[in-house]
Amino acid sequence: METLIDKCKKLGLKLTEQRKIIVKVLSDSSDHPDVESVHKRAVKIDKRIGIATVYRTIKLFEDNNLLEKHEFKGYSSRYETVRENHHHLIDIKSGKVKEFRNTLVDAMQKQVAKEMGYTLVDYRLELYAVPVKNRSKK
Amino acid sequence: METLIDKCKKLGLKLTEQRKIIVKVLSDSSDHPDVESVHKRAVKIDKRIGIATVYRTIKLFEDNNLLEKHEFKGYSSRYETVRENHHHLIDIKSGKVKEFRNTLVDAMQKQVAKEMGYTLVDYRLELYAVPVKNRSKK
DNA sequence: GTACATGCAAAGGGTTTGCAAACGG
DNA sequence: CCGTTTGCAAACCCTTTGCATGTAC
Repeated sequence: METLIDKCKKLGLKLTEQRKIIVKVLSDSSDHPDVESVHKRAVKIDKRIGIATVYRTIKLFEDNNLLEKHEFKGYSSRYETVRENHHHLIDIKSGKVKEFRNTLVDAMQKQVAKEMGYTLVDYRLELYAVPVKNRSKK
Repeated sequence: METLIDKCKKLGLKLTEQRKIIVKVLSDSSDHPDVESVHKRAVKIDKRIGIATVYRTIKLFEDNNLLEKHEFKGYSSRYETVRENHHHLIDIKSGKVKEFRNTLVDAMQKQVAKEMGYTLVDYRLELYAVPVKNRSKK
């Protein structure tokens, strides 16, 4: 499996100390962090990293399809490394994000667009939900 | 059918000149305008309307479930009067928004959330697409 | 009359940018 | 080396807010 670093090298991106650290933070994060979180985590490794650099690096990665941006309702932009297609369920109690796949819906949306005279380029499917109360627990 | 004005009255909202104008603009708009557009259209009717009032009125309506906010990728927030459930296809060439319904998908998402141990509160389904090239035209 | 709504301008959040200095290939 | 990247602070955009004034009920 190709790592983020590998992808950067393949693209010929200059690997500065800061970028290496940001790559590490992103690779180690599975919680769809926002820029501020990435910055905080990066600063723990090396405190000389400015937030502007984080913004610039994240945008660079996004433009090169290494990162995907999500703008969930009520949150600032959050990021994850590009992987297979999936959608998100946002736990509106905790802000945690769960992933799921639904290829049937994927196919349906392509069809819907087609029927409307469009070619689907991208689509967003996000569920906002609360945990079911667990009746078995006392 | 109940108009926006009717709903305002029912809620006991004070009907100022500005609000009446904003209601008129919203009722006359089917293009999911953003705040700036609403303001521009309102100012054409009465130039004394400040954008802060538009922001405040729109938020008031949103909080009272008269308006629905959409944050489409790449646009500032856009609004429409609350109606039956439907989803949006955004023409990324023109910025135009088309609506569609898909009750099957609605049901499926509720089920998906349930299987993940959640109760669905809300969901977002947005298609980003481009018009199909029309081969019949020369 | 009184509580609420308004316009203005200032402040706010999140993000971007200009610049001189630092650095990677 | 030389063009790119960085940190900093200022600028930016969209939105919210404090305040004195105006207005609906």
